[in-house]
Amino acid sequence: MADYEVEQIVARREAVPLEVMIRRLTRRFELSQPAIDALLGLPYTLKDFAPGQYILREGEQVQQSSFVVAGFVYRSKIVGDGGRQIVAIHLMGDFVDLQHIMLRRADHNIQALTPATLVQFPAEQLLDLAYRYPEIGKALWLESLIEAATFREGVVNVGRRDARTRTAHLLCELAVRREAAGLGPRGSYELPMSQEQIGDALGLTSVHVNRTLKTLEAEGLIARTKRAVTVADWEGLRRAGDFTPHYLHLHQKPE
Amino acid sequence: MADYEVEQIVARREAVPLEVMIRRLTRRFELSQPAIDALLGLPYTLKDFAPGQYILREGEQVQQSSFVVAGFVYRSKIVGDGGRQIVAIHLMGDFVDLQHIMLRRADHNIQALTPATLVQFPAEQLLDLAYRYPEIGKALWLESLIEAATFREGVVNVGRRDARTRTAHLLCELAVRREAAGLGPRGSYELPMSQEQIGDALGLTSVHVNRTLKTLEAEGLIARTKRAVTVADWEGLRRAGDFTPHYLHLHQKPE
DNA sequence: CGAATCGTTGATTCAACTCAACGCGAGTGG
DNA sequence: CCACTCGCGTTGAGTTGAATCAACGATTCG
Repeated sequence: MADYEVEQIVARREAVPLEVMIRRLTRRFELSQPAIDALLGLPYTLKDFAPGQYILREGEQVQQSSFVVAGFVYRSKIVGDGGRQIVAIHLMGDFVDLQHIMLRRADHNIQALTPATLVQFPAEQLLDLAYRYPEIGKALWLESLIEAATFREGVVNVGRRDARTRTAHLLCELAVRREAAGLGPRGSYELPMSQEQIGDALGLTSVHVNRTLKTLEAEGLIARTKRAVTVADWEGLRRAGDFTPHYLHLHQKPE
Repeated sequence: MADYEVEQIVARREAVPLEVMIRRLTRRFELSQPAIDALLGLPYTLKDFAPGQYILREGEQVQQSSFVVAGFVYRSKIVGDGGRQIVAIHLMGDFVDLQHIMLRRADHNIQALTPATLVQFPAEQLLDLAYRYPEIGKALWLESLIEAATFREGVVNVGRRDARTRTAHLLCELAVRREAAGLGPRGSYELPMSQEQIGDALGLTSVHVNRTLKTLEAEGLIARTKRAVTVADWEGLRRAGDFTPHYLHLHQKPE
């Protein structure tokens, strides 16, 4: 199946949304037909969210796990002085709260960034499948582990890189993840975030994000049109962002 | 079993070190006797490490998973300009690289902070137990998920909190984790890190850590003697550090 | 005792923040 | 259809929190 066919499947909303999830899980593992059938047999609800709408709030009790079928989603925490830190940005194909397969209380907020469609499963039943089909369990656990690796890189990014490097790193990560998810080439993509939101993801102010993006543009590394990014010089951007994709474990094929 | 008895078990090196792991896993779940027996039957090696010694280097192939039986361990990544970011600090009772139960290549370094003793298992056999005994699988997966939650809080801490808040937060987290692990009360504990290492964990320089710790001390929130910390005013420190322990999910009892 | 490491302190610099103003495009309502 | 608002991006000027640079004291250890 061609890379971009996924988008078409999703475009047709009536197409089984669980296909997107199956595709994701089989990115790294073969799943047997019985396992796939079991996943397809999961009860689920499909929900649409408007930009900014809360999918989940910190402190809430949760009994379900969600998956992005369309749109962008982000996760954030609020600190004491009112500041916000975005801890993750999710594309189509990402699990957004796999942790709630076991954790019963949300420790952060999840919101739609753009209009977004999510599939939600009863956490208990998904967990159950993880144990009845070890291949499913492995695939889901692996998703958790790679997400954790991405958080580690996030700590490094905001902790030890300056604004320019940090920003370039984020652009690289999104480009590579998008490409790996089969959503299009890394050379040019939509980045539907305000500069304020980018700042909240990078631990910077919107003003400084603005200046930093303009610097990267002036250096010929990227081009910008509205909220889309064109990577003008991938190798240059990669170097500027101190980016190596090892932590995404894209080529992980356990066994 | 009393809280501090764990230390004694560990002190007697001949006592089965796997007991420490069993204790950790049963902190949240009951494990059946067959599951416990299976864990106790795992082949393992016990290794001592000197301060600073590498347990694992970024880029290495890994086939095993480790657990801290004694001492302190930290995990770090190095950035392009030579800076280091410590992404996690581990106490006795913590898994330090549970991710290698499935990820075959290390994406960061793991080093001993103090003299430390680790138990190492063949990853494959541990994974195998996770599927033969769903209770074990759940307990291990849950550890991964909570670790990820800790990384998220780490992103928030370095991304959106100032030096004083950040530092107080770290002190609170270590106090609470130590207490939860049954290693002693939160009021006073050893923090066997140089100010340089604290800085690398917080995204600060050692000079600024020094000034910040002195500020916290001058404010009457902590007292310091060598590398031990006494929390003089827990509620004050908690507030200074914008600390709430929800993200540690200490009272998580799924089902 | 000498070397090395770590903590402490002061002086200075700088990266990022704050505050403020203005332009622009997309809605929206009269 | 135009005036208005509102959110967002842009830019400048001034401030500040943390870094840098540098020196020195304390402690440990061979």
